[in-house]
Amino acid sequence: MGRVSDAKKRLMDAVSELIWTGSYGSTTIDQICEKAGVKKGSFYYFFDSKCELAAEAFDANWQLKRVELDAIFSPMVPPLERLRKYCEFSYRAQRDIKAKYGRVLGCPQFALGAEVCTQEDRLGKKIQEILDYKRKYLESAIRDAHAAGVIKAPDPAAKARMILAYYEGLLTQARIQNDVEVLRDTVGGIFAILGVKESEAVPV
Amino acid sequence: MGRVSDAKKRLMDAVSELIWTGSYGSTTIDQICEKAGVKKGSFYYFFDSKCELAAEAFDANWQLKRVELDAIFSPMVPPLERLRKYCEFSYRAQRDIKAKYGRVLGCPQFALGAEVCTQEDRLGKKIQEILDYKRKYLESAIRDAHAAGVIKAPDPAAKARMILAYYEGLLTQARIQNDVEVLRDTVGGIFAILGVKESEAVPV
DNA sequence: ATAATAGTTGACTATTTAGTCTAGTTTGGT
DNA sequence: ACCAAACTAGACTAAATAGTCAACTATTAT
Repeated sequence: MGRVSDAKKRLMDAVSELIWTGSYGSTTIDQICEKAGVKKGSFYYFFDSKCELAAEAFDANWQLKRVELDAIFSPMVPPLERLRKYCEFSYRAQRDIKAKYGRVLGCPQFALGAEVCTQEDRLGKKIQEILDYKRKYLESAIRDAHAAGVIKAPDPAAKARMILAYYEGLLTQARIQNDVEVLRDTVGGIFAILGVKESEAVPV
Repeated sequence: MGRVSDAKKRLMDAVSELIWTGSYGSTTIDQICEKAGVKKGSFYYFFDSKCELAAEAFDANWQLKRVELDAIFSPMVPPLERLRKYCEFSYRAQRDIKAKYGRVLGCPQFALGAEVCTQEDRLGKKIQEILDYKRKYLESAIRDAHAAGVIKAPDPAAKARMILAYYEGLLTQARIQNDVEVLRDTVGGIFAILGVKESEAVPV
């Protein structure tokens, strides 16, 4: 009942892109509204603040991302192959982003998290939650690889934390240097951390 | 000739702390001035913009940091020991920071770099430069370790890039989670990347 | 058809912010 | 002593920004 609109979604899309291509602190509500083609009044009809909008937007993006990750980290795929596919996927994604925006943008969650964690508790918690889910994908792949005997990883959670740090660090470096080639051999580092022997690291 | 003052230094100190404990985008010139106990007129006497001030401040901080790193990465110290000392140093530093500010703050350069690289070219370049110097410390330690035969690393630059990504990623994670324990076994990950055998990883 | 609901609009206020300008004050060199 | 250079004070402007509000419009369930 009543009027319908996709303004809410347009606002979420706008804020996501503005934060990713720029930063949280530098995106203003006016900017968001203009990009979304939505007036200020409507903004405040849907959201109380930039912080709340960002939290909802990042949550929605994560729900979409999960679908992709579910496919990549499918238990049907051999565990080390999942990791390789994930790196491949990231590399392609960043390459496409650079083609579109002229910049490598890295991981939206990690960049936002680092920026706002000391100031916006609500957003910080949301980001922590998302990063923790990401870690779980890695963890299950590592656990499966250990069970399959292709690596030795008695503490998969610890290895997953290491790999997430490495992976996110690399994406951030790629963003800072605006160079997608930084990500060229992401999987090499991951396999090194996992102690995968050259012989197990089967070629594509 | 003329009057002397430490206002310039006070401004640089203030901006460093505000960016580190918060973010670049959220620190205003008024805030910087107030923290430094300097009036706006004086701010603009010394600097043209927040960006210029930040660039000078981060440069100055780096000059100080270099002295510490020169000690830690002294060629007099066995190469793997250098890496261990570096991790130990970071852990302690972050622990002290948390005691002081109630927050783990991670690496100032990496956080700032990720935030501003798409918007402030001058600052972005400066940060890239500093991160590259950091990489060189790692690289020389890795090269020395390879030469000493304790690890196999025919491409020390590549390994150094990996380790820097891991190290900075871990610090950023510690910042986001506000948990210094994330850094507890930093060196373990580094040694894993380098393929150091347990037997070579001599206990302290 | 219409009333209730969902969403829109734009003008409005109050603050914050960056940046300027001028008249001053302190200090070192001669 | 005193000049010039180095620095300070603070009032000022203009613009950007967050947030409010009341009147308006479109949709849909009945």
